[in-house]
Amino acid sequence: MVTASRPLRADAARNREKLLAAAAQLFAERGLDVPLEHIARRAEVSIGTLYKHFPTREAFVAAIFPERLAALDVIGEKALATPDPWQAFAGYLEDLYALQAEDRGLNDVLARDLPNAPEVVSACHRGAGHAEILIARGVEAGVLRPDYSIADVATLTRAMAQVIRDSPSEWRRFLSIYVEGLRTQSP
Amino acid sequence: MVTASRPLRADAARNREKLLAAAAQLFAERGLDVPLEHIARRAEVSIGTLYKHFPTREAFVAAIFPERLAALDVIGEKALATPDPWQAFAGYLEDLYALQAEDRGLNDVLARDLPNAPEVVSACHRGAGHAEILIARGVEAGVLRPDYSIADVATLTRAMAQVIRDSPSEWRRFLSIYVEGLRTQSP
DNA sequence: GGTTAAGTCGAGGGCTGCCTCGACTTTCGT
DNA sequence: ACGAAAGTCGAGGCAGCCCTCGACTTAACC
Repeated sequence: MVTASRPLRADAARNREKLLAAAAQLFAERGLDVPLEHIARRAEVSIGTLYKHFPTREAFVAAIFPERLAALDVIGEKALATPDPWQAFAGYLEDLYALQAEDRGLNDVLARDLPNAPEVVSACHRGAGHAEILIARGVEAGVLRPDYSIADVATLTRAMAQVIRDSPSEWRRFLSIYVEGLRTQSP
Repeated sequence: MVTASRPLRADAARNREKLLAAAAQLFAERGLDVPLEHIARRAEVSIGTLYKHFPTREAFVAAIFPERLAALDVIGEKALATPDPWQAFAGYLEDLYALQAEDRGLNDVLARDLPNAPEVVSACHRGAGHAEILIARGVEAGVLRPDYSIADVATLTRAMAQVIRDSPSEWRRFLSIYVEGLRTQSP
């Protein structure tokens, strides 16, 4: 049962795009909690119009982040294609947090449990799937501590989100210290 | 020039104590950002009276936390008295975060830069002094990575604050993974 | 017990952010 | 070029939190 909504009127389509652009920009700059009024202002659209197009903050998230989360798949594929299991896992983490560091909104999405939009959830699940394989490969190769699990990555992700917020220039160093601790043997 | 304020009236002293107790409790339960109105309510005192005794949130922090921060000195002394440099440093971190995990307010105080009260600041400085000695000893003994510094502890503290907030049952595990990574040689 | 400084109270004003709704304006098919 | 449907607008109500101030109450000292 597809609810075939008729096409948007020209001005409506224009406003929708302006809102999306403004939201994407502000989420990236200031995080998910930016006031909706600021988004409306930057889009040069009234608050009423904003609510017409996106009745909730979640609606913005659902419209903006699935595309951005595709990057997760890319770095997942890249890691899976890396032959050395240690390099694959460590590189995955590095790429993941580099992504988070570039976009405060994405940082928030991945760190909190909030995002309910099904497309966001499924993208996260795919990411977790990649991570699980990488962990399994690392453990099997004896290069990762055997009790390491996806839950540890989740915890790390929240910790990294905080480090990225507080001191954007320090996260690589922090990660490298953490990561060294995962190795059961030296290179 | 000591501004010898005359003693408080009996009812005022009583209210002051009720406010302190309420604030201590709510800070510990809900963190530093608890609404001042809630503190007044729990103390069974009007909001006006609250402001009379503690004109700012900082005033509460200054009244409550110096005592609590004394615990920092205790664990610092304990660590300095530990002969094995590795054990001393690792134990210090463990004790420090155990403290944070017990008190959301303390967790906030140590993680944010906020607290301006001189007594709070100096307690933090003393703590940092202890940590610096412990790091130096660890590095000298070749048991800590030689580039480790107090700034890394600061970053770790913010990260741990987040982990403690999100998943109070996971912080020990997270810390142990991080900590293992500091060792330059196996036990 | 009367005086008075000290203390208490809470309504209310300010601010920020969320969200709604009815009056107005624009598009678009005919 | 007209009318209906679609869209836009923004004032304003609501809520949470901050903080103040003037009217009232009370402890403390004589």
